[in-house]
Amino acid sequence: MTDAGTATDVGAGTGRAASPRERYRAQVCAEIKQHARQQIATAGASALSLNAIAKRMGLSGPALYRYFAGRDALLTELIADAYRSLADTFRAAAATAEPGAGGVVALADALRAWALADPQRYFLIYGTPVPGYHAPEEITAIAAEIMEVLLDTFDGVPDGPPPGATGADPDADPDADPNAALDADPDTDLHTHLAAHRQWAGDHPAPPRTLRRALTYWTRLHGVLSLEVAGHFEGMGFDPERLYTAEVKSLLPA
Amino acid sequence: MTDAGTATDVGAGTGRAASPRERYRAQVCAEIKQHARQQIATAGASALSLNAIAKRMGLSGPALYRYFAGRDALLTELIADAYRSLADTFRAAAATAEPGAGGVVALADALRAWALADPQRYFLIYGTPVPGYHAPEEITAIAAEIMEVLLDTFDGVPDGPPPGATGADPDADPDADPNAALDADPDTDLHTHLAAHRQWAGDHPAPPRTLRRALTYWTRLHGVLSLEVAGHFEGMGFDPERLYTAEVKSLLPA
DNA sequence: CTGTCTTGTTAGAACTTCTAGCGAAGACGA
DNA sequence: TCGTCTTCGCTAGAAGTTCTAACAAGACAG
Repeated sequence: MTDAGTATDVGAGTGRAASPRERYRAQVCAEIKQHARQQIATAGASALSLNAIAKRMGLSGPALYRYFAGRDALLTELIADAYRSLADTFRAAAATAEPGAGGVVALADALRAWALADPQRYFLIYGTPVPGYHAPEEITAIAAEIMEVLLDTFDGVPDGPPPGATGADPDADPDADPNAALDADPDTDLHTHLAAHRQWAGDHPAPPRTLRRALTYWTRLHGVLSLEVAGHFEGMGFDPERLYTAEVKSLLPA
Repeated sequence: MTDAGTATDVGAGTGRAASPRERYRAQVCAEIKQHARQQIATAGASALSLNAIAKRMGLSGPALYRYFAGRDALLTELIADAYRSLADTFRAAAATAEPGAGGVVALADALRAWALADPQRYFLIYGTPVPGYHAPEEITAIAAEIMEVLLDTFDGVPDGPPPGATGADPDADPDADPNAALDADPDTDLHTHLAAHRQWAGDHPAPPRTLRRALTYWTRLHGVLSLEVAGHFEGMGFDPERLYTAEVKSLLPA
């Protein structure tokens, strides 16, 4: 009795080789998810229909319930896949980049490319959540991994401009002294606050300013990216990529 | 023959007084939308059901089609309402704030309060879009108004640190010279690029650096806010508000 | 070969959106 | 006051969805 349990753990995980039946099951699962992804990409997650997928696969409606407990289960699996996919590209980007500031730039580039390659996949993670939903432990673990890669990469970067006074901008007004503001109270607070609640970073041992810089990097990237991918810059004429790279540079040494 | 047309233009707009019938219609419309909002707030937009609303109002299913052409029409109306609501709070915040840097802070505070007051309303605008959707002209007009308020308010602010080297942070590393990076090429590009494509700002006459600062302000605010409201900071222990105010200050003079 | 386990099937309940057509009740002009 | 005209709410019903239940037929292990 498989009971449409976790449909993913078929091949790997268990030590023994996959039986032909298991391989078949895994393949059908993959095909279902493939169709689901395509459906989501073209009409959004709310248009995901098990029935339509079944028909397109030459199966009859309820057959899919042998593979997924229901529509929500399939969607949850796709979300988990999206998280895994992002974690993988992040790890890959961090691994291939040369050490130093290039690493975090590579991460930013990878994030944007990943998001633009499949906007709806981005929204599976960062889009509208259902009100009561709380992510299962499996997913929060992957999210933590992603943050860890970011923190690790940032930890190897020589200090750029601090998040308050943040990096590349030619428009340094001679009258305004960027450093004047750097001793404002709230920001010291933020440093110590983030360092004190290090749990968000999985108790990453990075120094406070790195914690803060990485987190701010993350939010600034998503600030541009989420608006761009959602189409809020559409018809505005300018190139979102330039805004993005500017924000990337805002936290990096020249 | 009303044909479930634009259900909103009942009272105002036309010069003559509203007939009792028109007032009744407007009231029913409002009640429908009220139920819809509540339903969305508790279960998300995908759970919006005309049938359920009708039942809860003591009406029978198809009666609602006298007021809205369909589910999508109702949702579109709610989205437009959300835009109008944000534009209103923005205008109010800009109007009551004292001139100077306090204005943009008031805008940021208003934005966050508005978002937290009803997260699903925030997502109606900034959440997952349906792939093919293009906003009608009515909505892009409101969006432009919102940007205009932001730009107007920013235009009255004395220059803070430029977006590259951006404001309040105590962690100014003595070794890193924030100004060193300020002449990097890409950023000059961005200034001129944004100024050249001024259409995104409704041809707002603000100087290039103001355009850039306002736009970056906007993305940074949404960067923190969207992640927070979507629950991505949940269980992380730190206080998102501090991150938010830090980003607010990042573009403001001390 | 036999029994179990897995898969796909159909039937059907309970939903949903949305259309068609009927009847009643209010608004308005003569 | 009367008749007409518009608007409104209803029921019936088509087409779609998710998902359950019971059944038939294949594949695998002993």
